[in-house]
Amino acid sequence: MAGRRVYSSNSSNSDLSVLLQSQRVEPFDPLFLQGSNSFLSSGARSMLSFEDVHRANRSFFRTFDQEENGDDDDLDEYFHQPEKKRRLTVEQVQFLEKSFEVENKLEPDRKIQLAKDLGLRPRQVAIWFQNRRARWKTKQLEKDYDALQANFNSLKADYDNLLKEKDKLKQEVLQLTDKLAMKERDEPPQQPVDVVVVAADQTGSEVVCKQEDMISSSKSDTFDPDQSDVTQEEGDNLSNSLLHPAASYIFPKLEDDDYSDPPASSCSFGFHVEDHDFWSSAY
DNA sequence: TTGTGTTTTATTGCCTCC
DNA sequence: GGAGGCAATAAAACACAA
Repeated sequence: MAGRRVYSSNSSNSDLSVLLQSQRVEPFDPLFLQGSNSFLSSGARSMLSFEDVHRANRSFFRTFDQEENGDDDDLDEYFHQPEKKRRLTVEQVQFLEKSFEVENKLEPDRKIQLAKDLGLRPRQVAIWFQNRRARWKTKQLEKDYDALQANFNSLKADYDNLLKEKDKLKQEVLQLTDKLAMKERDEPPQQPVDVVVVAADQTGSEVVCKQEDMISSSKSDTFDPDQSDVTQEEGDNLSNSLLHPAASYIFPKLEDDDYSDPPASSCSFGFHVEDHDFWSSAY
């Protein structure tokens, strides 16, 4: 425990040494005891003029003059009754508040000066600043919390709006997809769309084929597996790829039966036309 | 007047800095 | 090791409704 911690509770005034340590003796008290009027003669110059305040309230000095700097009778009282906690006067608090606004930390010199100006013990001034800093911190935390709360609310509103927009766009995609499917069913294209698909075959070399090739080959009535260069696995892969609506868009004329067998085509390949991930995520 | 909640003053213990 | 800051807390003073 540091040497400063010699203050004891108010209720144990029966011991003189304790009393002297706890309430009467401060390192700076000699300065202070030179007179509480110091703030009238020389104090108050440092930051604020406290003279008018003092004139307006003659009871200002009671804290020290009458109760802490009293005569022997007053001192005797300390041995027989517990010291009461005194609130600072309005003027004292105002003065301290002004000082706090200027600088919320208290250097030793300023503490002494303030104590002299206000007729308080330096220790009281220090305690007041300490408590005042604590209150300021609490207020600041409340402000910060409110600011964060407002920020969060704003972000959440933005997020909710984006969700709504996303749902709306999803709906639009579904409607357009349905529309397209219906249109394709009712009005099959007269001219094959010139879709070029570029893909790699099993050997890794690029294969280029046009849709009309695929359609014509897929429409062939007979399929001779012997003449086909499509393996069973490749055929399965291709069949699977044709099951997807995307495939029906690329191969609009294919009927269900048509892809029961793999088409014999010069454009034989073993890849999936569509990207399953894309479609699954799109829906 | 009294019970209760809030504010203010003060203490204690711990920590950091020099 | 002393000085000072801070968090937690006690307790007095105060405000106010019932």
